[in-house]
Order: sequence, then C-alpha cells, then structure tokens
Amino acid sequence: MRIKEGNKETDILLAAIKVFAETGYHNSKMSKVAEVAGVSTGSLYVYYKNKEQILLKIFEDVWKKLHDGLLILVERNDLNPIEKFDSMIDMIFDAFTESQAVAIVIANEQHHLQFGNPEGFTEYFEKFLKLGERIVEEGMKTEVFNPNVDVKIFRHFYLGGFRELITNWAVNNEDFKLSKLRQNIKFFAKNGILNIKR
Amino acid sequence: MRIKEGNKETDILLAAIKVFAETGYHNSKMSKVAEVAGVSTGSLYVYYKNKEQILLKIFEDVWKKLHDGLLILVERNDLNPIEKFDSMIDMIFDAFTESQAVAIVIANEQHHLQFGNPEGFTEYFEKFLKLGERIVEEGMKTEVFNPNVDVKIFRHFYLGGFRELITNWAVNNEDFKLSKLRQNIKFFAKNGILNIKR
Amino acid sequence: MRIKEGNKETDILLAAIKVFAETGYHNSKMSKVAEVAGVSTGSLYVYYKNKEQILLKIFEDVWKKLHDGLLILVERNDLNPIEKFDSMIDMIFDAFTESQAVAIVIANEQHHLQFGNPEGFTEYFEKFLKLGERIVEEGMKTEVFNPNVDVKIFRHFYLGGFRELITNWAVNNEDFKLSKLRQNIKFFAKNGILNIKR
Amino acid sequence: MRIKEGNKETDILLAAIKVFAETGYHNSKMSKVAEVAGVSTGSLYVYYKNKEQILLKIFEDVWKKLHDGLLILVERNDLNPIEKFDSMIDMIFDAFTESQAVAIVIANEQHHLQFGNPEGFTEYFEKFLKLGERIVEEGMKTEVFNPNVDVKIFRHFYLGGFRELITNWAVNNEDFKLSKLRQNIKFFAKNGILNIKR
DNA sequence: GATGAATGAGTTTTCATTCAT
DNA sequence: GATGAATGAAAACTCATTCAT
Repeated sequence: MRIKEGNKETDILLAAIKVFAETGYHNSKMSKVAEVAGVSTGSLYVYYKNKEQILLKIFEDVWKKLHDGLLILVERNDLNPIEKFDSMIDMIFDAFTESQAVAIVIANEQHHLQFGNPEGFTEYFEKFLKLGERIVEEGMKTEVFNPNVDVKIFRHFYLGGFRELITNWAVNNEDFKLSKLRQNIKFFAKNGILNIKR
Repeated sequence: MRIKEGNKETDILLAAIKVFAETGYHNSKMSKVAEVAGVSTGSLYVYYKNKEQILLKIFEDVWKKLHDGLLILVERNDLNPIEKFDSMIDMIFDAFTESQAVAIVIANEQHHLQFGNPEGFTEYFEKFLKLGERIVEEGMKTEVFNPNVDVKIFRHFYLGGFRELITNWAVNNEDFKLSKLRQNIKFFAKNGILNIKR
Repeated sequence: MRIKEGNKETDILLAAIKVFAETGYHNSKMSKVAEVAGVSTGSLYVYYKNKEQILLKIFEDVWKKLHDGLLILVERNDLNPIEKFDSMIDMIFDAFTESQAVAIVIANEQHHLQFGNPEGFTEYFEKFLKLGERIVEEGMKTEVFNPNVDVKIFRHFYLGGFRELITNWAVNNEDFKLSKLRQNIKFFAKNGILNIKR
Repeated sequence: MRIKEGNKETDILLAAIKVFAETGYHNSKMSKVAEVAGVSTGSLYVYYKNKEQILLKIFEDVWKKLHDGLLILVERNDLNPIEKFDSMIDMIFDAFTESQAVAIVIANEQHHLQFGNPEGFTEYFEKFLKLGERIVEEGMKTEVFNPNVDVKIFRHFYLGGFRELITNWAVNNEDFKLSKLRQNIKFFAKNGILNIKR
C-alpha cells in the first residue's frame, strides 16, 4: 500500500486542479486525476462524492480564502478607500497568480458551475463580491470614487477584466511580466485609458 | 422549439447556439440539436464534420463579423481615435446583445476552444484584437490615450470585462438596462473609477 | 451490420428472459443480454431505458396476457364457477409452462420488483388477482365454494403454491410430469375450497 | 438502529437480516450491515467469509431450527397424523411470524440461493422437507390422507402457498390477522388433502 | 480480535458518429 | 442529400474485500 507523506484529500484536490487546468474539466478523466494524485480511483470517491464536488471544492477554497481576506481588509480603519482598493486588487492578484492552474480552472469553469449549479455554488463568491462593493461604495461616499458609476456593473467589469488577464498570463506566462500586469490593472481601474493631465 | 429558416445549414447552427447556450457545449446532445433544428441527426453530419466544428463555426461567424466591421472602422479618415474607440465599443456591444444565446456560448466556451484547439480556432479573433490595438495605438500617438499603457494588457482587460458583463446580462437580463450598461462600459474604459474633476 | 430476421425489441426481451433465468437478474450483465440477443449493448438502450425496465417489461407482458385472458373468461355466461375455476388454472398453467425461463424469472424476481418498485410494477398483476377473486366469489354465492374462506388469503395461498410448483418444474423439469402436475393442482385447489356437505 | 446483544457474530447476523429484508440482498451494502450491527466492516469478515455466507447462515439457522423441531415431532408416538400435520403447520407458522424480517429474506432470496448455489445451500432444508413428507405419508397409510396425491407435489404446493402468504403478511402486516391466517392455512391444507368418503 | 481507509475490478449507461437504405 | 437505427468505445461510479495498524 502506497504511503504518501501528504494528506490524500489534498493530494486529490491538487491533482484535480492540475488535470482540470490542462485538459478542461469535461475532458478530464477521473482515472487521470487518480493517477496524478497517486491514489486509486476508488479513493477519489472516499473523499469526494463525485467529479463535480471536486470542482466545487476548488472554487469553494479560492473564494472562501479571498472572502476571508477581504473581510479583514474591509474592516480596517487605518486605510482610506483608495488604499483598500489597491490592497484588494493585490489580494486578488496574489490569489490567482499563486497557482496558474487554479487561475485557469477558475477562468474556464466558473460560468458552467455558477449558472448550471446555482444551489451548489459557493456562497463565498457572492459574499466576496458584496465586500468588494462595500469598498467601492465607501470611496464613493468620500467622493474619491465617482458616485455616478453603477457599482454592480463596475464589479462585473473589473472582475471580468481581471480574470481574462490572469488566465492569459497563466496560459502564456511568458507574455506578461506580473509586476507590469499588476501595475496596469490598478491604473486602468482607477484612471481608464484617457490621457488626463492632472 | 423548431427553428426553421429553410436553409438546413443555418437551421443547425441556430439550433446549436440555442442548445449550447442552454445546456453548455459539453452537456448538449447532438440529438437535441437535431431535434431543435428540425432535421435528423444524420443531417448534422452532412453539413458539419462533427460537434466541435459546429462550435468553431459559431465563433468563426461572430469574430469574422466583428473583424470585418472593425476593419472598415479602422480605415475611416473622418473619425478621431476617441470616436473610433466609442464606435468599436458600440460594435462589440451590438454584436453580443443581438443574441443572448451567442453571448452565452462565447463566454462559456471561448477558453476551452481557444486554448484547447489553437490551430482550429478562428484567425479572425486574433485579427480582430490586432485591429482594436491599432485604434488604441492611434490614440496614443495623438496622445489622447495614455501612451504609457500596455496595449496588449489593455485589450485583454477590457475584452474580459466586456465579456463578463454581457454574459451576466444575457443570463440575468432583468438586472441591467442595456443603455446604462453601454454608457458605463464606455465611461470605465476611458475614465476609470476615480472621480477626477476636469 | 448484422441483420436479424426478427424484431430487435423482441430479440432483446427474449435474450433477457433467458439470461435472467439462468443467472438471476442481479447477476446478469447487460453485455451478456446484448450478446445473446445478437445486438450491441448500445441497442439495448435504444429499446429499453435501463436494465430494470427490461425486467418490468417481462412482467408486464406476462401479467397483461393473463389478465386479458382471464377477463374474457370471467365474462363468459356459458360456464359455471367450477368450470371457470378450472379454466383459470389451465390458463395460468399454460402461461407458465409455455416458457420455463419466464416461469423462473417470475418466481425469482417478483418480490424484489413488486415491493421494491411499487409504482413501476405492472397494474395488470393486481387486476388479474381481482378477476381471480371474482371467480371465487361467484362460486361462493352459489355455494359451490366455501363462503367462509377469506378470498384474499385464498388467492395468495394458491398463487404462491402454483408459483413454487411451476418454478421447481422449470428448474428440474424431469421431476414432474406436467399433466400430473396440472391434475394435482386442480385437485388440491378444489378440494380445499369446495363446500362439501359431509 | 444499532443492534447490540454483546455477541458480535449474532449482532452481525441480526443486522444482516434487518438490512437484507429492507433493501434486498443484492441492494444491501456490507457497510450498512456493519453500521446497523455496530461493528466495523472489517469485523464482518472476522466472523463470516463473505456476504453470501451471511445469507447462507440465515437460511441455515431457519431451516435447521425447523428441521430439529420437526424431527422431534415426527418421532412422537402420542399424536396421530392429523395432529402431527397441524403441529407442523403451527411450527412453520411460528418460525416465520416470529420475525417478519426473516420471513421476507427467506421469501426473497431462497430461489437465488437454492438454485444458484446448490452445494452451499443448507442440507436442513431438504431434510426438513423429507420429514414433512413422512408425516403426510404416514397419514396416507392410515388413509386419513388421500393416498393418490403426489407427496412431492403437495409439499411444494403448500410450502409455496405458505411462503407467499407469510411474505405478504410480513410486508403488509395490517392486512391479515395472524390467527385468521393460521386457521385458513390449516383449513386449506387439510380439506385439500383429507380423504373424505363422500 | 478489531478497525476502516484504501483498493480496483467490474458494470451500467451515454452519445457522437456511421452508413445502409 | 436525408434519414435514424445501430453501434461500441469510453467513463463515472460502486462496493465487497483486504490488510497495515
């Protein structure tokens, strides 16, 4: 019997992330996940009810981590809204650049999962978005952010932009330098493309 | 449920868009596409080599149309870069809001297709992006757009934002008014979120 | 492509009866049913939704046939209750001795199916029993049958006896001569139920 | 849900009877048996070689007990054949009504086991039947039972009737009163077999 | 003896694709 | 070109059984 140093539940999750990122969820075989995890196919089902539950767990972990981080950020009194906004972007940035594979899986499967499985999809995603909105709304109150902007539209827009960018980085990571990416994203979000002289 | 235009090739494509949008490409059955198109399953294979070719054709059509439109726009002499930029956004906006089903399919399957099938994926997508870059670069030369911005990063970012927004509109179309959406997108792209007094 | 003279739906059913009788429903593989039927496994699912539906169809056919036959018998005016009772026994007898395999399947799987699947189980079984009760009750009215007997108990008892006997015949058919079996069953049944004045 | 008698071997057997009766042998999981017995799955295999052996043990116990009881009955000199016959029916009746779960398991699985596993099946069943035959044959010699009846046919018939009735009682026990059932069965049996001079 | 995590062979079912008509 | 019955490879999932602890 094979003895792994690690924890099987985690091994399986990491293997699934890798395999799903490489082949896409629907084209990934459970047998491949088992092989990469170094366990039998049966063991997959000891830890996860089925294939979809593994995918849902990947999302749960990511969005919970981001949610928890953002929750702390939101409640800090020592930062002004712009600083919070920048920190938020850093946080998301770090979360997705930490693992390219996770970034790819999130980018590829979020829609399928979110809209095809509304009940099962992690609550943390929506909560995370709400926290992001709060930061923006705080900034609107102090008028550092434009109060005429629709927050919901803004959040979708920037999250989508973010996601696209990170995925492209994850797939073709030689194309972008991360530091430049991070800097550009912050700049776009705040200033747009117009060349305003200030 | 039957979509009947008289032309089988088109009927099949429209049926596929509808079915793929509803169920997702991987969960859609060819037999369902045939049923909706009002043809036999055998006929599907008279007009398309296989399931994936139908999906590729959907993308080909969308991106070719956008590319062709943008090509004309780029070469107009009567518009300044900002006007061209606005027109470009309108064009993309119209393309995706014309058919919610197409918008959903594009949003859901672009990654799978683009990265899982690099050879077969339509050349018009990349060409379309290049044309968009040209408009931005023109604006940079005349310094109405910020020349320090990385064009590639910018294009991914805004396209991603766009996509996310449109998909959410397509899925939950009661949430957003299209006119407001269009106006907000233009505004974000150009001005960002900061409340600059000008 | 194999061309069978017969009808595939019937071929599959006959094959299933044979295989289920030999191995028992739960130990029978669909691949074996397909092989015996001379079709591919896929074809099984063209004609039947799943394995259980095949089993249910076997029961449906048997009990419907018996029900339909008994319905005609019940309504005949030219026979007295004893004659009807004898004819009923002949009818059941013929139905089960016609195909040993069917007899075995019925004997082995009726309980599982009937109590494990109350909604899906054929209505004809219960209707058939009701018709049998009517014949007995008619005989009770004219007092050729003992009116103190509980008809429901009687019907279960004799049907169970019948079933057991036929199954044993089907499995070990050298042990019993059919004619003797038939004669004995009639004798038991009537001498048990007849209201003999002593 | 836990059945705890202190003796693991017995706990497991009782749990298996309960689970097999509820779900049917083939649909019952060993893990469920272990859970109900309040032991680990591993312990199941300490006391029984495999799943089938548990089932066989259930049958062994029932038929051995009936055999042993009938053996004593057969050899009594103080009872005439009719009294022995009545006592036999009471004995069988008591055995099966004592535990509804056992009755259901016997009814559902006897055929599978008996014919699918002729070597492993308990010898006591056949011995029990032989003893029953002896009682009937004794009665035939003294001509209280009809000597023209085939004893083997008779035994199958009445045992089958019995089984069917008891199972229906076990599944739907509100339908029949046990005392009435017992009385009816005795009546059917005797009035079918008695050699009445008319 | 007791445990229960791990196994992996085994089975049903699905569905894109084919091809004889 | 049009059909749709037939195919069969593929894959998710199950669960009795084992065995290191």
